[in-house]
Amino acid sequence: MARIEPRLLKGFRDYLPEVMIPRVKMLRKIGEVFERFGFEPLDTPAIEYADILMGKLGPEAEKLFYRFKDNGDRDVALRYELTVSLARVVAQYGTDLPRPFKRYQMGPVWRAEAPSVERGRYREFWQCDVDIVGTQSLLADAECLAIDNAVMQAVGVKNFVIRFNNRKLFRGLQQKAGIASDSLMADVMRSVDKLDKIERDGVEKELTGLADLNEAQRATVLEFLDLAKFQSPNSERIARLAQFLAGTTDGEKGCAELSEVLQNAQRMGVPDQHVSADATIVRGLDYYTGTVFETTLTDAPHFGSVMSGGRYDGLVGLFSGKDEPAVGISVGIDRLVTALGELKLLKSGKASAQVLVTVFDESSTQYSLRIASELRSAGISAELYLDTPAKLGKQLKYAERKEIPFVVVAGPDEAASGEATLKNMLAKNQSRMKLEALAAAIAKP
RNA sequence: CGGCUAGUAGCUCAGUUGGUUAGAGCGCCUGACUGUGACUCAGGAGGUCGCGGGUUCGAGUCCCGUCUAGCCGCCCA
Repeated sequence: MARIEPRLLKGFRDYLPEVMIPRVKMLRKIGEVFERFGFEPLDTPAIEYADILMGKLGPEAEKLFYRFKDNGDRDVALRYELTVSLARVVAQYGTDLPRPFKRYQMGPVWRAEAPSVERGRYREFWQCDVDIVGTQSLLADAECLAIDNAVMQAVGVKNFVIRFNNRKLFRGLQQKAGIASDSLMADVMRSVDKLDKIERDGVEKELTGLADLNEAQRATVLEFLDLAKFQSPNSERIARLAQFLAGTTDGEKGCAELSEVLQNAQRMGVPDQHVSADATIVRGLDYYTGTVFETTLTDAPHFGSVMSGGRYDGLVGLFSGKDEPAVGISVGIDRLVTALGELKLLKSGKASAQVLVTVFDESSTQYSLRIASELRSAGISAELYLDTPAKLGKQLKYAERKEIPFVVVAGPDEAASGEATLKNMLAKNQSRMKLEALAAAIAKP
């Protein structure tokens, strides 16, 4: 019989238990933060009609779609992100949903791009989105910053910077520099976005390479760049940008919005040191219209943004015919888990059980079953050793390998006196106690 | 798609100018230990050397092809 070689598609992974345990803990913490801000859960299908998913993502993204014909010859695709499906839901259910509509959604998305394990980039990965649909209020944008900050705190990240910008600044810059062509402006923005990676000189070189960009225009863009990176408090930097873009309607509006979002976020308790107004932030997705966010871990910047999003006031209208303002932010859970693992900020875990109840021999097995059952009733996660007969040494090795902190040993001696021996695997000690005392001894290690 | 690097035990790797039966550490299993893991000692299992072809008396080693993985570029977050 021909053996089938076990293997995975490039960019896809198995999540083994020791990866899943910290991962589900993190998902739970993130979900708790979302609910604390009043968001309700939503889920949507992984596969949808291709035209819906690809609606406004732009031609670059289209190449990265997993797209195929289903058995009924329908043109379908795996979702690329979660926001487009939200826009579809809002349009489809209309007034059945309250406004503002606040929902969170956690699930896998797929992109057929070059994977990079080192940077936590895969072809299948999870996003955790929160979005607010139906309000133009910049309180909503600020709330995204507050949620970002709260999520970072909840997962134990101390050193991070949320950089945010407003797309309107680029429209202002376009007006100020007199760049007529939108596609040329897109090229300019692409270069600006690379600033962190290729430095100012690299950007300047790229701009020089743009044939349609004249010298005066290049100088204007570079001046903008220098103001954007000017080292000063956020409010001062915004003020300088506002001065620079004065006279352009979009530029003035963008700077005013930037400033309002910043102030709102401050009042919501987001510490200044975690927020940076950074006018070089572009973000790739085509549908963003206003505020955009990116979050980088100061100690692991090579992972890129672990939480990002922005305002997309035109997306819902694509499905409903009537524009509705919306803003949201999304955690890249896989990057975050990989990064935290690298920074040793993840508590590892290999077992769900707090205690392993060993089985001793035929005559005392009943007693072990009873112990396991009583521990579970007391709310303790208790695993019963299921392979019998087995030497005690083997069972202890099993507990050690799974890093189960406690082991209960109960043979005929203990059974006779209604007791059990509780071993603390880490402290390497053990003590004998009445069955009734067991749960309490495990609960407070 | 282009460039670079690498594929030898479950993992990390060694393997001389080509030369017997391909090794080490860790891990795993068994025993010393018929009520105790992490220490010690003894033993054991596990390899078509990525795959195919070529050169040679002889290839893990040299040559060609191919596949896979990783990195860089491109692209993207």
